[in-house]
Amino acid sequence: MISSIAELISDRIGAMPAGERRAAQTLIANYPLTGLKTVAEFSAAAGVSSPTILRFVARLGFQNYPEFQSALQDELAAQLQSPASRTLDPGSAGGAVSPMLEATLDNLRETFRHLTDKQLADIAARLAERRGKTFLIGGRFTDPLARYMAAHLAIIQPDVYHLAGQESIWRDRLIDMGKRDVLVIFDIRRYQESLVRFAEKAHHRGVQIILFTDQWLSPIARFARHVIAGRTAVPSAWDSSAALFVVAETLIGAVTRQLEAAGAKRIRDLESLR
Amino acid sequence: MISSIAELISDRIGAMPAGERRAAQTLIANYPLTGLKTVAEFSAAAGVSSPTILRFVARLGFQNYPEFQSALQDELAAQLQSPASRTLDPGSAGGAVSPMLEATLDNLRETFRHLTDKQLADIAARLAERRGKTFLIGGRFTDPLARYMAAHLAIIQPDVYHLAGQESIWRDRLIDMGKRDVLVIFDIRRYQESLVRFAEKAHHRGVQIILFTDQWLSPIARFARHVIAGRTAVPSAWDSSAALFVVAETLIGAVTRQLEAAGAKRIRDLESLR
DNA sequence: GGAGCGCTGTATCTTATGTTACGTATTTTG
DNA sequence: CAAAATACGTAACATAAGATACAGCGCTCC
Repeated sequence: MISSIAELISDRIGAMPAGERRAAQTLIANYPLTGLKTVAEFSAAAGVSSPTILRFVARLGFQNYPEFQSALQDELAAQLQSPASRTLDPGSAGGAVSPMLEATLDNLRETFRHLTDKQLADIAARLAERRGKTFLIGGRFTDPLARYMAAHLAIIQPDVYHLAGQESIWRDRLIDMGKRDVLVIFDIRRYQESLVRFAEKAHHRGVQIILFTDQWLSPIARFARHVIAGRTAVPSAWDSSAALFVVAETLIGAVTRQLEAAGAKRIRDLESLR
Repeated sequence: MISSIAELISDRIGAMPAGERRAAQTLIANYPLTGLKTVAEFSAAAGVSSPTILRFVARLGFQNYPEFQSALQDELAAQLQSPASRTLDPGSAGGAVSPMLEATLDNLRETFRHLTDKQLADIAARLAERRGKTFLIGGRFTDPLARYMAAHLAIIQPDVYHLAGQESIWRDRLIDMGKRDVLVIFDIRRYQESLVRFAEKAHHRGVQIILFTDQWLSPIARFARHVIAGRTAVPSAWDSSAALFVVAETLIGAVTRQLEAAGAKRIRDLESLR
């Protein structure tokens, strides 16, 4: 059963030629607004010609463009009158998608429920405090999170380093680390031996460790000054790092806000370097 | 302060002549839909003549009817993009953390609302289909997402490559790419020139492109076979990639499920290699 | 490698939409 | 109550929108 035009589109998008598919994608991307504009505007947004838009509309089964617009408007009217229908009702979700999404949403809520504002504020303050250097490292699947965070932090402050490559390489960086420095580690099951050893050594050198881990806590928690425990369970063969990712983004935002004055200047300087 | 056109109307409706007031009431009655229709339809709905509608619109301060409609559309766009304004649940309204979390949750819901099971299934099937090679690449902040996805896919199937390092390095890899191959690109604002060029060249070689982008669609959408548009707006100086991250995880899960038989064997083999 | 088909864009045309001018009705004011 | 001013609708106009015809191009399949 096809109830909305959006469904109709995603149902037929596979059987469309390239140009019309672009039209479809542009429309879906911010549905249904693009469809309410004129053909010319629609075509410009999609980067195709106006006839292609009309052919696209015709392929969906509409006689002409105005009829298509009316249908969109009717749909919108129905939506606006019953805002409840907007939120995904779990009942109708038959597909394989929503279990994953639902689980992730739950994970996020649960993760943040166990995190207080104060904890996050403390960690953000520690990261914003420019006394020493900041190092980031992650495990097999979580290293991208470390990279992501490093990419952002490196823009708003100096001395941010992502530890990458072979173990021997970053192990040697230990020599640069001291009491004033911060080490951010991402480590979820199955916890990596090499990371635990690295954390221990860093800890002995007085480095403050901020640990992102799962709810079962990596052994590194022993040495960590701050521990963030995210929920990772999802109906999949893999664990989900989404909760940790969002915590990371939240921290990036908080640190940016704290460094606003200094950070803004730095960002301007960086821009002018391009 | 007047933020919406509806407020503007109710502010001035007292000072309007009878006919225009009828127009105003009709518009408010099922706002903003009537305003998006043609002048003729609007006037019919209100039971007045078309010039009255135009005078009404002029009295609100708009130069002409299209300008008025654009304003309504912009307003609608803002509403549709941040359902937060409507879905305010009074329970959790707490600290400084939750704005970020709430926005992210909304982004996730919105992103998946525009994604159908079928689309994801198609993409997953394409990724699971072992005819050619799979390449992944991302932009400045999104490259970690490409890495994350590559790290998982590489475990369950062969010929998965993350394109990293300097532009010249991955540009040269083009020579290995052909019709049977898939290129997964992550690109959100501000869209990277180098990635667009790369995508274009890959496209001309017949490579099928799967694009992860934001709702404004990277120019790469022109060349992409599949486009995933995620919401990125959060109350922060940065855009959020969390929605794209979750979509990536969902796809990883789906591909894994499809390759279950072959994948499981491969995973066992890998384990035994350690 | 060549022939056929299908898709896409340019240019042209037609339609209908928004706009304006003007005459009539209605209300307001002296 | 009369006269002026304002409001409203009818009808003609100009403009911009959607629709169509056609030619070029790329792609696929022999």
